[in-house]
Amino acid sequence: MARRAAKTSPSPSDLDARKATILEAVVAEHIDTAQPVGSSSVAHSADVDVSPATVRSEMVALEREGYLAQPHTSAGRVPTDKGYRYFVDHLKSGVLSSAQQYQVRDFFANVRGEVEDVLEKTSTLLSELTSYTSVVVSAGHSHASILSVQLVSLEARHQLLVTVFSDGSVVKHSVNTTFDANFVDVSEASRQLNALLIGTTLEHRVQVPSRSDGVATLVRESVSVLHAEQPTTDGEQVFIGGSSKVAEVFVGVETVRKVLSILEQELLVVTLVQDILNRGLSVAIGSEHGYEPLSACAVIVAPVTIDGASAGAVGLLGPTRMKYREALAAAGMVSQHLARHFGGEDDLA
Amino acid sequence: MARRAAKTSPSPSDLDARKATILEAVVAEHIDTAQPVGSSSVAHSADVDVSPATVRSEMVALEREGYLAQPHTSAGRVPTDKGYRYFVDHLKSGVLSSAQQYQVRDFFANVRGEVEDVLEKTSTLLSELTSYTSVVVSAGHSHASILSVQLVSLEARHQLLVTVFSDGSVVKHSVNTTFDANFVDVSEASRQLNALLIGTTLEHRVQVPSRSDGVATLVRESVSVLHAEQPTTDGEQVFIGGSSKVAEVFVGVETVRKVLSILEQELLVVTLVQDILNRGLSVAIGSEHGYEPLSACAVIVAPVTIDGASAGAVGLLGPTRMKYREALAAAGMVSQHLARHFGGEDDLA
DNA sequence: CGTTGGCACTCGGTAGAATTGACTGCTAAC
DNA sequence: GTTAGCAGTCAATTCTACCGAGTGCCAACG
Repeated sequence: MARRAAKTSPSPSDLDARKATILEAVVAEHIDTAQPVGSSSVAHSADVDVSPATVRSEMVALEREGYLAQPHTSAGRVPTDKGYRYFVDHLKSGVLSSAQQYQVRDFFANVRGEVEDVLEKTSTLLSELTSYTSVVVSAGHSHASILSVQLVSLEARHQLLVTVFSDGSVVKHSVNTTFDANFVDVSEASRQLNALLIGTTLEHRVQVPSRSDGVATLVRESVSVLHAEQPTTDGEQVFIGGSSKVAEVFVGVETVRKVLSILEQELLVVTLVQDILNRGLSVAIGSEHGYEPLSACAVIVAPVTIDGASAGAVGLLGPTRMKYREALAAAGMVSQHLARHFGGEDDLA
Repeated sequence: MARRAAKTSPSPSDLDARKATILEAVVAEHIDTAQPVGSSSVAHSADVDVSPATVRSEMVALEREGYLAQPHTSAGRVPTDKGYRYFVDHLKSGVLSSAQQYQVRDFFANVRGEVEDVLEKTSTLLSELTSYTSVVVSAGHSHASILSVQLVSLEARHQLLVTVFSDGSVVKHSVNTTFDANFVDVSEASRQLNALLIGTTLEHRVQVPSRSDGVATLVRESVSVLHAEQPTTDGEQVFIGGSSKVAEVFVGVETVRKVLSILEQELLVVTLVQDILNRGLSVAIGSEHGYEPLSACAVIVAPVTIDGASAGAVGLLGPTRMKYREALAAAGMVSQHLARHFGGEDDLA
């Protein structure tokens, strides 16, 4: 009995060779044509050498097991999310065309400017490579240490706190006071803040002066405003490239609108990408990522790792019938080049 | 003869009262229904009390003069860009619903955070108010003076130049050297840069040391990298809100794609907005702004003026058949609140 | 017993014809 | 100059018939 069970369904999510081949043929063709695929075109495809009738009977099995679906009785089959999942799990990794490889290498050889500019442009590159919408997320600076803080006076009661982190990011915060601060106090507060904060990260709590004079108040206010940043965002930045591809790639205004409106919410996008990474996935298909408005989408992510630490991620967002092999290859190559660009080679730029 | 000419066409772009009423009725109804409007519905509309037949003969005149067009022989009339132009030029300015007014006031009473955050949120607000895509452009800092510059060492050959401007903006620039810079040199360079640049604007040219030692080189490099910013952009920032509205408001994937791909190019958007402002317009309809991909769009802009100086602009982008009165009112109200928010009341926040 | 060819059936998509109805332009009368 | 009436136009809609891709089932075959 155990054997029989093992035979009919060898393992919950493993298929016998012929079913696998057929499933892969269906998925591949549907990705190509966007049409439901019928038994005969599968039977005539390269790796399959059985008759359409046999393919049909396998297809009803695949449908029963949830890999395929039929839009209507007399139509071909369409992959379900589960079908796509099987497909990408058994995908042998591909490689970009040499023209595309050249484009990436050329880009990273010539790109210059501040980190943000580079990431922005990278996002555009990735989108142009794949013709899907791309997302580049840079890691927050919660683990970066503070290199410098400076308090600059804009108006008597309005100071600007400028903080430089070891990862090269710079953030500013407004510090408002209820009293007029004079120039000397601001400089002194700036000096004390430096002494207090340099070398710490945002996670360190520091001892602030409890006196009630102007300088101490400025210092207290500054530290609190700086440390208040934590909860909302970690300082991640998101760069979205090729949002117009959404209109090319999805059919139906409503889908386009839904996807665009998700992309507008940057916090959501960051969360989505990190969610997928945390689950150890590189692709989330349809309902897998749990965002209903994105149920028509697949999301590909590739972490960017510098010196063993996570420095961010790049992602691609396309229809579930996206060209996984090419897209995975593009995301992978770009993430590696990004890592190299901001890793050792940085001083070559 | 002169009199006769004056009678048939009183003035190149002025219409007699009845034609004007009819044109306005056509535009208003078409904005409402998105359908070609026929003579009878115009004749039955409030301000018109002539028969459909009369309306028809006026309509052929309006069509001959370029205010209306006919999609096909047996259809109603649709306004041309020129027709819309007449409509907005003769629009008595409207006012927002009290619910919307409340929403704006409430927003500005409660919003807090850095300038960028406020502008970003303002952009979302404006888009939600109107259900069109909104654009908020903040002026560049070419006229702002430098309050502070600081050189921070990231690596031996990689310094970060952080500049604070009197308008509260902070920019960073990488400064790379071909030699290892030590801490003392960097501090000294920082000190000299402060002495050199504080109080100047980016338009000032300053005298840099010509010596070839480390400090002088750092100073020269820093100044050059800072002044190099000018040509590309002026430091303007663009915040685009509600890009998903594009999919709601335009029909046809191709139009949606074109508009989105324009919105992706921020530089283009800034130029567009400034172009319109420079021409003294507040609305650019269809072909008026000269961007072919936006020929289906109308763009509304309202300058934000603080203490008599231009501090940026807010804009709305919708279809040519947009609700001009409401949109103009919204843009106007938001721009005024923005000016007030960052003007005198700033220290109340 | 798995595989295959054959066959009847289903059902979405398309093409054409007929119909509808919302317009117009024109004209003749007011 | 304005209006009612009328004939004409043309997109949109509906209906019908039909086609064909594709299925499920079954009987025959190795």
